[in-house]
Amino acid sequence: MEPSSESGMCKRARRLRSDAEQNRDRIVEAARKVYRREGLSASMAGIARAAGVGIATLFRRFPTRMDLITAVFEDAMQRNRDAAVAARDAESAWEGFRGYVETVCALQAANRGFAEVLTMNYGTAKVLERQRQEAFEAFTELIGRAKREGRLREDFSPEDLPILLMANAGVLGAVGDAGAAASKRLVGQMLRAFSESGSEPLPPAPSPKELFRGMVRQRRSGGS
Amino acid sequence: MEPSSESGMCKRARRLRSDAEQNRDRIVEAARKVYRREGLSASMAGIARAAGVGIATLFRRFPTRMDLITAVFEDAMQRNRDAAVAARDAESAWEGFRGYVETVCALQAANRGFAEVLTMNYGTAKVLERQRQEAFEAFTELIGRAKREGRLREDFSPEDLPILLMANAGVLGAVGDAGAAASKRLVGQMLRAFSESGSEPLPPAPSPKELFRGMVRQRRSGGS
DNA sequence: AACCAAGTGGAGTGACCTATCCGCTTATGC
DNA sequence: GCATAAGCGGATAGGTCACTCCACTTGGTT
Repeated sequence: MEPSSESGMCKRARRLRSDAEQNRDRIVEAARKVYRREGLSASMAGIARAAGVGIATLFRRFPTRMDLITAVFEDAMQRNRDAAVAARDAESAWEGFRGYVETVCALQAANRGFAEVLTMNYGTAKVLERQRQEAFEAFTELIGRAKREGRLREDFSPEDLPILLMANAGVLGAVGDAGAAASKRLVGQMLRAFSESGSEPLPPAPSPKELFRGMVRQRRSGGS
Repeated sequence: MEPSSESGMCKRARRLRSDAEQNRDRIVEAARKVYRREGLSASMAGIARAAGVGIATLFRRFPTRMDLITAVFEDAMQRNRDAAVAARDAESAWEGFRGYVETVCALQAANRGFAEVLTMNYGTAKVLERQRQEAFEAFTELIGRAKREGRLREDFSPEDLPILLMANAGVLGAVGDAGAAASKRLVGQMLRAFSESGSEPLPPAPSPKELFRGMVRQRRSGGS
């Protein structure tokens, strides 16, 4: 709306004061840690505390939760996009496919926030939306190659990837410690289903004990 | 602790007054509806309101959330157990297996609360724990039969079922309207992975539009 | 009909959350 | 060095939640 507010730098309306810039970074860094552990529903107050700043500072810099999420996960989403592009250009399409799927699911396992970001709808966050779109397009091209290679089943659909990501996030969210093992197992099974030969090796199943004992206790209220 | 409080009836300490009994039933019925739609994190106050009783009445009858969950889902869990036993005794082990997996996943799709109940750890709710245990044991026997039949892959593990249930719950939780279609697709892929021949038919993938548009907006706070 | 324990609803408590207001502090340009 | 706008953080408003307390009501029994 306003025509060229000051100098050429139009990305940020005005340069931040140096201490403010530092606080911003501290907030993003703290949020990164908290989101990784607790997921996107982590409280704003908790993030501010972890960053060592007041609540107001957080809200001044990131008026909506989505602004913070965008700032935190922009680079992870970029790496995801780059991984998809690299897979698309890999020598063996199937190896690229398998590697990409395993990688992104492992990233989900390592970062609860990222697992949720990958499976949510970013209403207004155009940056994340574009990154996902680009990754998705690269992945779709990869699918074509892998099918022509004869290694990926013909009826595989691009939508099977987001479905797998949502499924994987579900497993990771439902089971705590044994999450990584269960996730690997799920991904292994899915890759088998995707592969034309169906002869993919399968990671070991987690033991019943770690699986059941790892399940999150209750959704709410720890019951006397 | 107390030796034989009064009469032989030791299941309920004392018979409820008739109006109290009626209120109890209304609460359970209301909770059934609310849990189905909103999942287990539905608020207690909302359930009381839906039942047309005061909050105190709800808490007097069901001191912890788990007590209410148990009362609501005991019969669904029993039906689940019965389905597993029936599948175990089915003529074709593979058909029993496939049918049971599809059935329980469809039940999850139809009932958000049940989807969560199937993937959680019931700390003190011994009834639910026993029902799950019995279902799990029947299912484990079924697995043996299906493997001997040569239709189920040798490396299938009983733990793959809970993993699938958690995955399915994740898909259903992440996507709203298109949940059923995405869930069916997931189950189809998994059954392919489980089957020795790998020639299971695959339900159609949901369209990208309904899949992405169906994704839940945000975890919290609807962004300005 | 009268008694009363069992039952009831709603106000109240305290915890936690997002989000804003406002008086004080400080980095920066001159 | 000084003026001042930018930035700061704590207090606070206003929401939701689980859960309790208590004065009143009512079903069942005699």
